[in-house]
Amino acid sequence: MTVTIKDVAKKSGVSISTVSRVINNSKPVSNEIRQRVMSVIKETGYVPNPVARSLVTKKSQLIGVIVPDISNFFIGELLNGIEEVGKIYEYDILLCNSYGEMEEELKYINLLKSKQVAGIVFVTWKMSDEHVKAIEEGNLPAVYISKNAHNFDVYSVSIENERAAYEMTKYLIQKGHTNIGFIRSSIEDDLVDSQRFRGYKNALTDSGLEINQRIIKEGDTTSESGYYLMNEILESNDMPHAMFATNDEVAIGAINCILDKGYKVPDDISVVGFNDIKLASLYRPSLTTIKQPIYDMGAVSIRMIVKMIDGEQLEDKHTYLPYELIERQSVKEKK
Amino acid sequence: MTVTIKDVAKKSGVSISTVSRVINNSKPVSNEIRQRVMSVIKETGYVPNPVARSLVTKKSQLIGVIVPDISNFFIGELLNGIEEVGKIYEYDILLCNSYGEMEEELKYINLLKSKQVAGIVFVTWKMSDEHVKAIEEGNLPAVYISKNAHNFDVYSVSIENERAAYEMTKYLIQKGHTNIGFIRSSIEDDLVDSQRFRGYKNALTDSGLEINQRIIKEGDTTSESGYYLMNEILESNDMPHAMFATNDEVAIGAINCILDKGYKVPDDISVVGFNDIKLASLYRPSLTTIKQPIYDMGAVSIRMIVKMIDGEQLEDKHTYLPYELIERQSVKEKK
DNA sequence: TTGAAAGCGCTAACAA
DNA sequence: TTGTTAGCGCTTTCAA
Repeated sequence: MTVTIKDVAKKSGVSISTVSRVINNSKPVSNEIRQRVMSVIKETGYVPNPVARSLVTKKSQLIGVIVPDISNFFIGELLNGIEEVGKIYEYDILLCNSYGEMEEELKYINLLKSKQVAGIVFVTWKMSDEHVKAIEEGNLPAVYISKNAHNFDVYSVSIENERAAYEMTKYLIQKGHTNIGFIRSSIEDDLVDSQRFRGYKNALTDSGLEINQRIIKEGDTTSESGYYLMNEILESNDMPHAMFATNDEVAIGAINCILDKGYKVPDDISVVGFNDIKLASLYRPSLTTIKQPIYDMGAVSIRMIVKMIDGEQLEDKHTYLPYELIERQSVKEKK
Repeated sequence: MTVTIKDVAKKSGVSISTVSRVINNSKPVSNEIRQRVMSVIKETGYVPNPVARSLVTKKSQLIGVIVPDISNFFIGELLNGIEEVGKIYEYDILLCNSYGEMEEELKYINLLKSKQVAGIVFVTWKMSDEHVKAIEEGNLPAVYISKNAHNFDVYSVSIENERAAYEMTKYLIQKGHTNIGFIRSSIEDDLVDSQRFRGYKNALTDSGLEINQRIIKEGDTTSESGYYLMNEILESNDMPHAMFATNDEVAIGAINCILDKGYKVPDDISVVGFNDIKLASLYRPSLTTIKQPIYDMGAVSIRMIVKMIDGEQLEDKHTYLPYELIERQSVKEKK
């Protein structure tokens, strides 16, 4: 049989409340009794039942994490950070995979509330008012990780996507490229222009370059989509000097297409991505890209949650983490 | 305020036990009352509190999953299967990242027990008696996913690694290669020779080929390690016709090394991997490899757990799933 | 077929 | 500083 607080109390010759006090450090207990209880705990191997505990406190040591795709490398790395830092503060992760579908996401939000999780980390490709409303209703600490989180009045973690994309585009221009294309995601908000795309456009405009709509394409964020869209561009006979893809998978899909068409990267066309997933350095030519501090984003988000649970005040709602432009082999100076 | 069973009972004019009966379908309830209660439930939006429920039943709708590395693609895909099928049976996933460290793994096993999880899926690079003992003590349904799980008297899911490696080696031989090297993992049991390595050796022996120790290396299961070990081989001046790596990451590391040394794949050296991670098809040259049904492995494992929870009998302890040899560009016929 | 009541293991208010 | 006691929301005997 598992040992309960009662057993410990009996064996130590004290009341269960005293035992409760020593395990929670909640109220002063005389040193002598504390010692006694502690030794009984050690001896019996007693572990407080977290279920009973949550029933009365209405809080658990569980943090719910909703993600759109567990098998996505970006998400995996994020979970690493979340898990590791969570563990430091003794929180466990209740994982929910939403497939990026709004309905699933809302369902999980409610599920997590009923499970009495202490907080929620909500990761999504694209967030909306409905998400926010559902989560706010639970009155739970929550942190959002989403490309468009900064458009909402919520706690979030991200990098400055627009500035990073601006820098990357400037980098390409500096390398002598002028006809620079962009492959963007169709998930991104059409009204509120996506940040990365905006950074790209601004950099071109600021440099007095034309925005060439013929080499700007829009599609999924997969490598297949990158391949397909690049193919469209190559067949249109408007040869770009360089291509900027909204993420690394798309960039690699595009490179595969360029290679398959018999062109060379970076000799004929330079290509850059965004995110710096593992693949980016493994692939040949290795990919020049923007490195997001993915692990740190997970770590910071969970740290924020814990602070909120503990009632601490957070300075800023939106936390921006530093990014880095990683130069590799996929870009070449334009002669 | 959240609505409880009491509120529903009061509003329906019945006792809480009756409400409990209708939500659990546990005992006959007259149709009229059932209707009434149901409509109150709908109206109030009542959701049973799972925490209170587990406290009395000593069971939760939680399945604990311990994995060695969340950000590993193989694991991500596995989690996908686990999560999705778990959801069908209304189980949630409590995720634990052990970093493959025995101490962490044992700690998590105990944690999961105290959380009253209904079952455990234990994924590890290398399992041991200690793991089994710790889990068995909890008297919980458990399924193991590990390369060496078949050596233990436990429920497990895997593919026939040895046979797959044998086939792959035969395939290489059939392509005219005779001097075939192998890069194995040092994690794998030294006494009980690793299955993949054994399959490789048997295929060579059965074909009357020599096992050339100079082109057999051992190291981590990372691409860096693959690169490093391949470099050792190339510098030894014993040029292999083909290399078989214990997994795709290692294979790609090896290819990168070969390419960097100025050789060509597959023209100079053919390379094959194992697992068929996403990268395998994205990389150029795309990688010939063994495709494991990773998603299915997760799905099957959770299905087994659910059956065990429900007290159903399972036919076999070890479930073997079908694999497939995927031919791509990294292998060429030897002239 | 229904209801009353005990109890799951714990915390926290209240008394002493 | 310690103990008594009332729940937390639910399931499950036991009796009616």
